[in-house]
Amino acid sequence: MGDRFTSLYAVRSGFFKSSGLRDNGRDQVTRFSMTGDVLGLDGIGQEHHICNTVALEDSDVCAIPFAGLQELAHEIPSLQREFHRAMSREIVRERGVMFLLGSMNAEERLAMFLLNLSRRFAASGYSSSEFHLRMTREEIGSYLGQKLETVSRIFSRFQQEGLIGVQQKYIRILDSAGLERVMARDSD
Amino acid sequence: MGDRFTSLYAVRSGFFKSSGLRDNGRDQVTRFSMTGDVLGLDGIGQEHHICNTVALEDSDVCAIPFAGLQELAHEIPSLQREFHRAMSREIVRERGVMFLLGSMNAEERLAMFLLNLSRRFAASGYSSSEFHLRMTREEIGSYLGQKLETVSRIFSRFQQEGLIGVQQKYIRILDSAGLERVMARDSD
DNA sequence: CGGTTTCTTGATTGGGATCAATAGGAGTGG
DNA sequence: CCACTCCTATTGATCCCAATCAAGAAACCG
Repeated sequence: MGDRFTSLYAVRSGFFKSSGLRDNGRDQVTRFSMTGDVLGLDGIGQEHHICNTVALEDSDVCAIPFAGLQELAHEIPSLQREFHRAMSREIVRERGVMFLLGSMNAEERLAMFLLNLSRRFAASGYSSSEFHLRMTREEIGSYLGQKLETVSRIFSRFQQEGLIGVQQKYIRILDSAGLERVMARDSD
Repeated sequence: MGDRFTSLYAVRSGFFKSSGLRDNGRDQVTRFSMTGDVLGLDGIGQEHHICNTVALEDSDVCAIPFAGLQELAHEIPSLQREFHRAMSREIVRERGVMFLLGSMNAEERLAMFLLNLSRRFAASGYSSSEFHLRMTREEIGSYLGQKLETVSRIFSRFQQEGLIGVQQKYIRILDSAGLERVMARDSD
């Protein structure tokens, strides 16, 4: 964070968390990234990065010097288009998080979080039904706008209800349809 | 929302709200836009718009056909750069809302909201210290992730504390430094 | 005007935060 | 291999902020 923006970073493998620090020292996890995600798009506007990103396991990234990308994109329209799509997708992704934080309760948030992780692991060729969480309960809570105790409690509740299996950081999705139901529960 | 993406829209004057509808009918205000803001960037990725935007007063927008913009930007590097900045700024803006929703209490949210509005009115050449809210309490609440009663209560509280003057939709900022203090209150 | 929407304010409730104590790993060094 | 420490997770008890329920009041509008 604060470093001059020069490159984008495409995740080739591994797992990352990004967090932003605010005025008075409060900071918040804004994203978990894995294979295929592009990091650093936020830096283009003010020429400086606005968040820190840390690898949570051994990882590989491909640094893409932005100036070079621009030149190349000027020659190759399909690359330009793909770059614009990536930015737009980032906007849409954050829109989803805004929705989560603005109008879902604790259970709904965690259900959405798990389903989202599951889907992304599947997209990267891993199992969608069991995986190892790379982040702590506190980091999950920070991302979801809740406290680590709440995260822990709801994991336990989901387990009691047979929706998931939890053993520390090892998670099994036992009833993804059930999680969908929790997430979409009509709370009006 | 759902319409095919063809154009961006630059706000020339007026005031807008954008809202997204979710699975089960819940919807949420995701943005208030005014002069200088660009609408529609979210549509690039999936070729369809993902939110509705409604004018809250007589307004003017300039529709910018995206295909044409791309051609022009290909010729004019500075335009291309400005376009990228606009997208990146949108990402950063949403990051700010995520932070607001994820780690601020009701008073802090409303203080931030008012200061943000004030700053943007000033940037558009209007008074930063008094303005007319175009949206209802319910819409403010939806944007800030709280209920309309809470918004109303906190307006009253701020007024009692001499931070602002409230008369329905007419707002006067009496002590912006005080609002800053409320917003940045060290709540750890 | 009467009807409707929006806003304010009070009383009560409830979900998640906070405080607190314990347990479980993981890593280190003996 | 065990003893020790540190970090992380779980679970219980209590508290508090904002949601909910409810009733008026104020503004807007045809």
